[in-house]
Amino acid sequence: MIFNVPGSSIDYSAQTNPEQYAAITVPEGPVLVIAGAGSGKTRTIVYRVAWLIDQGVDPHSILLLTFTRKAATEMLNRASRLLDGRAAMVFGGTFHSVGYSLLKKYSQSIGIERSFSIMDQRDILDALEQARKGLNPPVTDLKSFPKAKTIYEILSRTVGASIEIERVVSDRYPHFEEYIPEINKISHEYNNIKKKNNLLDYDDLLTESVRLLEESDELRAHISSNWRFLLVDEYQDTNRLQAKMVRMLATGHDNVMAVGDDSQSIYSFRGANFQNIIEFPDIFPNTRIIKLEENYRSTQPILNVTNQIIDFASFGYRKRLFTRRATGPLPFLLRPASEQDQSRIVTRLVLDALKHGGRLDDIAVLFRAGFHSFELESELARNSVPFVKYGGFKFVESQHIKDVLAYLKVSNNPKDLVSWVRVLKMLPGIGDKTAVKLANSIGKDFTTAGLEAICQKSGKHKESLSQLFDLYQRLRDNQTSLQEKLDTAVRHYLPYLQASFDNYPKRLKDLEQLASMSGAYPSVAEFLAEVALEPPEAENSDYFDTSQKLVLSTIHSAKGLEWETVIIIWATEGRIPSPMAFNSADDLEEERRLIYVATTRAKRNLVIIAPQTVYDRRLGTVPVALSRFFDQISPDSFQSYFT
DNA sequence: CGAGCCTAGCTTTTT
DNA sequence: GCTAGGCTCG
Repeated sequence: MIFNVPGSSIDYSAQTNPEQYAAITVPEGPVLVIAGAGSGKTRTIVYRVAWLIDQGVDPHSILLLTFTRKAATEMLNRASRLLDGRAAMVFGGTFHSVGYSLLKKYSQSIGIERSFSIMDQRDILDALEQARKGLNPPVTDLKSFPKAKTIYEILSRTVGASIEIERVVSDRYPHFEEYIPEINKISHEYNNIKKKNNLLDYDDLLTESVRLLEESDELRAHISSNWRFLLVDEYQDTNRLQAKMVRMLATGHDNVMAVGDDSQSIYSFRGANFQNIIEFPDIFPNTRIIKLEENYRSTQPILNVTNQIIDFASFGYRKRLFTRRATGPLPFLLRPASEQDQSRIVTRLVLDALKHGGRLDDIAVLFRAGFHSFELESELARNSVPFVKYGGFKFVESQHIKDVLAYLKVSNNPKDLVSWVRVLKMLPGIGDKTAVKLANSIGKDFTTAGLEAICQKSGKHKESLSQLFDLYQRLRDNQTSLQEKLDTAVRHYLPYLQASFDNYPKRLKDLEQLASMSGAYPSVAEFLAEVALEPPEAENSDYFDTSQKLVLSTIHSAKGLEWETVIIIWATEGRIPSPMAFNSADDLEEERRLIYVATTRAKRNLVIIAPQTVYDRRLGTVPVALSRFFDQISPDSFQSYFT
């Protein structure tokens, strides 16, 4: 099936190193590429795609699985530029989006209606809250009972790691052990709600598509013969289910190239298990293992620091990154007196760089958690430094966006009672109880007559209800475009928006932006799926210009990216490692890998800042220690310990 | 049963 | 800064 096409325009061996070249040109069979940070991992995947197509492989038979859709798009764009437009025909996306498209096509064969909707975070929590409140017998002390969010974490870990609720709770939430029976009940009820309402959550996209592949030999053979070459990026961050999905998709040909770095595994909270990368050769016999250890990104002084960080790791595969970029400034380790001083230092560094002809988008400020940058954000604003922020809260998660999307959701999947409740609660005089009651009667009969009957019955809400049903009918009209529908929904929502939020002009702007983004989608269903699977970030769309802006990012969101200058703030105990990681050695190791990911983003300048004090609203200003991960490093790897 | 007002408590990371 | 939850009144 592979033909040699003479006269390829690309000189693969000249543009890659011997290890990369070996990986790119494996004809068939399983390959595991252990790619150290900055070792040209993306380059290898891009050239691999081009090489396969160059060899005559049909681009439609290549599947590129990545961690975000953005990563897939970027790689395929690069491959297109390298080769030609054929590379754009490769299917690239996340495991979740592949699961979604498989289920859209074949879900009926496992008893799932095709019109299912995807629940996003908020829907999941709403449904869990519903199950939690509906416990029978009710829990007497809801205060000490786990919150919906905690229950979600437990359930998701259960699914992702394929273990029992009992084990997750006793391992990670021992303080909730007495509630295991109730948590099991809630899990059960939650599954019922999903089933009744024709809803799938994130985990279901994986479990159900794996089930689909498992249950029918015929379908599995059909699907795996369509995608004959799989490329999986960030393999260290896959969970058990995803590994299983890869195994199934490769049935019959084993043409899988998995690329990853166990030292950069940072998603275990989501069930990721870097054992996957270690066990890959067992699951795929005759795996070729190729290690990429030459680093093309950072200077030697930076690698001296990152190598020390990972040397202290208690397990994982030893690798020693080296570079030919021998010279460069020593990384800085600074200990300002306070958070305010930290913000001032960052601002000064940025403004200095600008003065010397640097570009703002060559600099990134990284931190452990979204809220760590709040103070810095206002300092930057005071000094008129433009910035974009990645990670932290998504604007689609904000209430007004969710409200408007709920209108679309009920019109797309009338069985979605979770969204019906949300929509009904916005009406005046309708709260939790009435909304649930009304939603249930809607669930019994979705026809126009059924809806009218509900209006007639509910005396005092008659008018607002009929307005709502009117909107619902209009949103179901196949003649109107998605954008018109969104406009209609926003217009309907406007009075409520004004009444509920002081800052409604700002929120209205968000809604307008949402409407403008919707233009690109052919249908409501696809738009909703997209928003749930790949939430656009408020300032990350084409709407805003991200060039010439300082980047603020959580370390998680910085994965795979690189900058000339990287500034890590809050490198202190209690921030990184986060206090949430203190009770488990494994969690602490993951914090170390986070530091490793953060520091390896830097090409030339690395600045680590650890304030000496932190303000605590109860205790006032208290001293904090330098993060243990930096404390272990020999001081002569840094310059100017104090400011 | 809903709405409005107050307070406490709190914040990891994301498909 | 923000919202989930409690409390009270209509």
